[in-house]
Amino acid sequence: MEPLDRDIGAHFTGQTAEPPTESDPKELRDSEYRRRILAAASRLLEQNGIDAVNMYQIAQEAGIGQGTLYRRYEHSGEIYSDLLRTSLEQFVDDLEQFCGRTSSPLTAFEQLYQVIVRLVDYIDDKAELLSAISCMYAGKKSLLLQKRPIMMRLHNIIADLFTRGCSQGEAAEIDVTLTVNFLLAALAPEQYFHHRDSLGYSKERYLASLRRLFIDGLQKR
Amino acid sequence: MEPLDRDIGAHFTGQTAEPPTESDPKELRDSEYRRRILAAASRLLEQNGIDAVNMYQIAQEAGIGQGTLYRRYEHSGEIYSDLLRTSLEQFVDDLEQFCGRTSSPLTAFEQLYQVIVRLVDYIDDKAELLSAISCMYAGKKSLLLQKRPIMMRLHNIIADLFTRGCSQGEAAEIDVTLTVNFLLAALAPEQYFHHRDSLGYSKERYLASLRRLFIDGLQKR
DNA sequence: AAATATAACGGACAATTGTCCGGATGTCAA
DNA sequence: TTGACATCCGGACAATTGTCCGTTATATTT
Repeated sequence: MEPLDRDIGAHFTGQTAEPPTESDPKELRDSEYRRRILAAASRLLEQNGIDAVNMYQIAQEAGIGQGTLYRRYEHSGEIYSDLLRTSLEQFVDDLEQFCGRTSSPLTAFEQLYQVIVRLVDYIDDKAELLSAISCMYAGKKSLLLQKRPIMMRLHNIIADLFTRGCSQGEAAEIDVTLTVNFLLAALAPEQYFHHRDSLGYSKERYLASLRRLFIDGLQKR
Repeated sequence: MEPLDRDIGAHFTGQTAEPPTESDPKELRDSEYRRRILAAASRLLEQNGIDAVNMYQIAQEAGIGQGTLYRRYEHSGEIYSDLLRTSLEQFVDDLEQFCGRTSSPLTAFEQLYQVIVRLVDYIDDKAELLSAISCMYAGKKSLLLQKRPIMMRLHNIIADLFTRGCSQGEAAEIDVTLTVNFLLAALAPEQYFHHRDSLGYSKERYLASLRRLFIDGLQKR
């Protein structure tokens, strides 16, 4: 396995993402468990590669019981998710800031394209972990990826851009929610990797098709 | 669990889909195993519901060893797939015939829309089994759903329509493969069910958005 | 502080998945 | 017919997932 992004290991070994200001002993204990689990998962990830990590191992490595682990994370996809969390939240923060700037010189649709470019870059970058996450999540009807808060923030960012694009008369009469979800489906990591790795398509080619479909095709003619 | 489509139980209890003309004893034995496995899976499906079916049980019910079962089907998704196979092939046959008719009064894009309507109807109809199949396939990098022959036939049907649409001057300069895959991603069963069941969207609303994006948006303006 | 109630840890164990190999069965050549 | 060779079945077993409950730690009451 190729060396992991060093950042991933760094996210949790420091303090947790929860504000450590609260000295509630319960919060403290919870965050300590979280830290140990993520540290263990990250260690195993580096040592053995992503395919060789399982819940039993992680509990062992973290020095906790399996019950305790399962109570916090239903499956390894959630652990990987949490490993990426800081980086993902930073990414979405950046997107929100980028889109929130009032008086941007870009039209809503141009901003949307920039968002798509950044998304593809991000997916391309975090390939292995994202691929593992979507694999582990698939088939768990318990927790739909689309319902996770971070995905909803992303959804909202894109929905806003479509809405603004339409209201500004650049385009019209689209169902924003469905359109956003179709876009996100086209941006699903497995989808991107299939084209990149099996079909050998370049990032630019992927982007061009996305633009044709979701930007050009929806603008007022 | 709601009563299963009776057809599903019927597909395999008769002869196999392989031409039974060949009296090669090996083929005969293989088809006999296949028949027993599918019969067992279908029986368990009716009795216990789709969530309660596992490989061990199926082997038991079919009266064969687990090794024998795993040698033929890597996971239960493949078995469900095979249960649907006859119906799916019939469906794709119909589509091919529909699109192959020369001198259709419809434009390529109108035909494409009809194909989409039929696809959504089919997905809506076979909801439970399709959902189970895509769940079981997800996370198995071994066999990508998109590479299965039946999916490639579907891909080709749609790709032809896009190509014809473009060459007839109705639209232009699109990357057919990517566009087809984006369309298929938007038509993925989980995607459709999420909107139908979680968000309460109607089939018509779903279709309208697909039309806006993949038909109207791609036509020459 | 002791007693009681509440929460939650951890590991035993059940359930399921996935692998492997001894042996049964069939094939073919002499 | 027989023996060498190949195929592949079946189920034992290893690996992994997922659950449950006795025990222990923490909070609350008196």
